[in-house]
Amino acid sequence: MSDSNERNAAANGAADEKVKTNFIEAKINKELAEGKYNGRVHTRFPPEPNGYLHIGHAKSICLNFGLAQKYKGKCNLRFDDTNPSKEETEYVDSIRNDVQWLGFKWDNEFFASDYFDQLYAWAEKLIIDGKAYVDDQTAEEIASQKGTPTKAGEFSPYRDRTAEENLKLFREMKEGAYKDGEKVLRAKIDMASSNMHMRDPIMYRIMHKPHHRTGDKWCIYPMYDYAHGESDFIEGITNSLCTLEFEVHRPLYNWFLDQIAEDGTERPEQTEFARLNLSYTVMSKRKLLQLVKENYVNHWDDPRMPTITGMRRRGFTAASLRNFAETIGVAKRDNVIDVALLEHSVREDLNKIAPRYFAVLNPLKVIITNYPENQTEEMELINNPEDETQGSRKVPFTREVFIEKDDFMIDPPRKFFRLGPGREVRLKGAYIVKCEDYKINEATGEVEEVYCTYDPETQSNTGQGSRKVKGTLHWVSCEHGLDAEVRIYDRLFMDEDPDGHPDKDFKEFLNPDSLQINTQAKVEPAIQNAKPFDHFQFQRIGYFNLDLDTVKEKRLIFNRTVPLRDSWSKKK
RNA sequence: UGUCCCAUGGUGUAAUUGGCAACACGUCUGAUUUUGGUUCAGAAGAGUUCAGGUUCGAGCCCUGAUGGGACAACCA
Repeated sequence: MSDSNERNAAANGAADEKVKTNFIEAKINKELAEGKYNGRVHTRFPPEPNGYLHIGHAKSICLNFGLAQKYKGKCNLRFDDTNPSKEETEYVDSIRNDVQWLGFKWDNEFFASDYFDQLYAWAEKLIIDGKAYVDDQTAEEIASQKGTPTKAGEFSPYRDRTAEENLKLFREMKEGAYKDGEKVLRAKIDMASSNMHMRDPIMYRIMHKPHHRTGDKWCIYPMYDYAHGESDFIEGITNSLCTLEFEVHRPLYNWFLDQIAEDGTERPEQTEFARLNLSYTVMSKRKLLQLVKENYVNHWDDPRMPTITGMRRRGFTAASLRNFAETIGVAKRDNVIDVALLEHSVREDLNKIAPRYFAVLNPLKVIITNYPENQTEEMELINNPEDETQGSRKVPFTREVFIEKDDFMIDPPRKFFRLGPGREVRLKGAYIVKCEDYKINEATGEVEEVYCTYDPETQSNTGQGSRKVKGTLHWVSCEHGLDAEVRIYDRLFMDEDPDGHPDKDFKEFLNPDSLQINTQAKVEPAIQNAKPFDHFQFQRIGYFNLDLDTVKEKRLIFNRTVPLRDSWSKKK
């Protein structure tokens, strides 16, 4: 390599801000260098429309679409709809929404069912070539002949049917001459293969079920292994990315391509990566469906769900999810990602974009005894110290305000920077107040009211700042505050790995306190005009968004997306 | 008692054709702060599962072991 090339490489590296290349990018770089695929990169995201997408799919979406962007290639959205018994249009719509919301545009939208005719034609070709046969046995019989990973399988008694007979039977299957399960089409490969998937896998099964797109045109449907690679081939996919459990399917993927792709034709290559596992949650569609169906959560978009729609409702941003995907990277080793990383990526985004508001979750009344009754001052508060363009707002201040119960202690420890008898704090954006007295509710024994005096010289807006106090509290005017419901979410499961216990059902680990509803919260009036999904930071508490139910129920309902980092409560 | 895949701080991911193990999260200090947030400065934490081999030199290559995972649906 010449000096100038070295310099260029170094310069390019610097321009890329040392973005790490994962093993898939390394593979693509190599392909590009070799001139493979004529420099094309074409990926696809191929969900089966049988459920809602979750954060694990988000990883795959970001990977596939991200690669297409990075290499100026293309990415298709393809619905892998080869099993009409599980698939529904509702899911197709939700998948489109989720991908779009994440911020990606697909170059083409396809369905595996678009290729049913072609797939059928190729199946006939395989029959004619003596590479496929119709088997009349039951599922049980076929299974029992399959052998085990350590023991070879046996031949089906129907394995040696002539091409003519197979063709005739296969056509009859297609025409509906047989009932479900009476016959299947099998690829004729190797019953002794050490790879179970190569032991004459089933290509077509009979299903007299209407399909969400092809209606009742078909009563035979191709299996995943047959349909997937051929679909990739039809679409000109270069890199077919999937998760690790498909690793053993790859030889079969390639075998089917061998049957239809002429020598020298460019064909897709399957590459597997490790799926995402998140601590304290489950990720399989089956289990998520169970949580929905058995009402452990409200729906797929329940804010506690790891679904994309649930996380959106919870208040996660698309940018934070994309960022998260970037951060966790992609590799081949099994992983469990700490939810703290996910929380970090939302906070990072929300800190920059979310306007600040005052909200008191557990109100305690403070009466400022030397402040005029019936007086209201409009205090000017900065909306977002991280973003000047968000400007400021007016917050009404009155003689009686609510503060957080946690912010007052009768007998506070040394490092408690909040309110207590004889102590001073600043009410943020307003005045410094001093606690003179408090009243205890005789029935409950709890502090009911706190009496303070304020120092008129310390008004924030007039720029008087000579005096400093250690603590600053948020507050809401009793007179002007709005009632709100706040939904506080905690992890759905109490165990780090709910499905890591073979002897126990994952539902045993459900967290009974994953949702706490607070109906006594008070929020400042400026939040009145917020719209569902708007993000906020309730100062000193956390990030919240306005829930969808606000519209339906005509009252303010907030979701806690994630609490603020809190180095105080940790020390206690 | 088969085949295939994987193995780097607590977690996740890096480390160009072998060349002093890096980054992020988390943790802990300190500073700043009208958010116990943010920001800033710093620290601790792995010698790359183990044992051999090749090499001047191995996290990268080879051999073997150990540990973990995948595979026997007419699911995808």
